Amino acid sequence: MILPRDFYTREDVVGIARELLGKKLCTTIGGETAYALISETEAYEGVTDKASHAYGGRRTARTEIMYRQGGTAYVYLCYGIHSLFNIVTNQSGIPHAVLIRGIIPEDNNLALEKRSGMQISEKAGTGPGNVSRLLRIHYRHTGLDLCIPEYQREDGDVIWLEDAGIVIPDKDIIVTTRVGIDYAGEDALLPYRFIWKRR
DNA sequence: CGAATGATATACT
DNA sequence: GTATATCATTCGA
Repeated sequence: MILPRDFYTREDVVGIARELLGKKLCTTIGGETAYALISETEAYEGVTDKASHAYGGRRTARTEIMYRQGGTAYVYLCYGIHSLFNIVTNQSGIPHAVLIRGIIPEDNNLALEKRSGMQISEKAGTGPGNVSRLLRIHYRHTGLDLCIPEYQREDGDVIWLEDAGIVIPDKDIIVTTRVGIDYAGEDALLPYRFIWKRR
């Protein structure tokens, strides 16, 4: 039930961001496995998107990851404190990505939630910084391949996504503008943010 | 509301 | 090589 490569390599980042809602995000970090359902995403449309790190085709040591093929993890540090987890999409050479902004922890993961120092509540997975904190994702995990959930690193850490078989009707999804990107000018107005509104 | 916080990009010497 | 402005944020008043 692991999401196949061709789920990520399609051209429509915004569509992928929409479909990512309700999928299961799993990590095994430091020998401990955690997972949660994705409840909020944002699409970043690479070269044509001022909010993207790769706007205008910029290539640096950090953004190089975004030019890889879809299904690659792009994790980077923001505001000196938070690791933000993104999923690279499209073919290699096209720097599209989807930012995971929110997750819903499942009941059998409450222990892990507790261990990561979070309050146990529905809101525990809200906010991109908290997503990484809950699942113990660190910016050193950038570049991991999400389609090959086998050991790719010496420390044995892995990240992958599974299809949980959840279908979310359009009426349960809120589409809105992205946040925290005022500097992106008119691109800040694009409806690239998807929120799974639970009951 | 405002401070904390550090890697990164960019512009210098 | 070093300096400094910047940031896809969070938490606690």
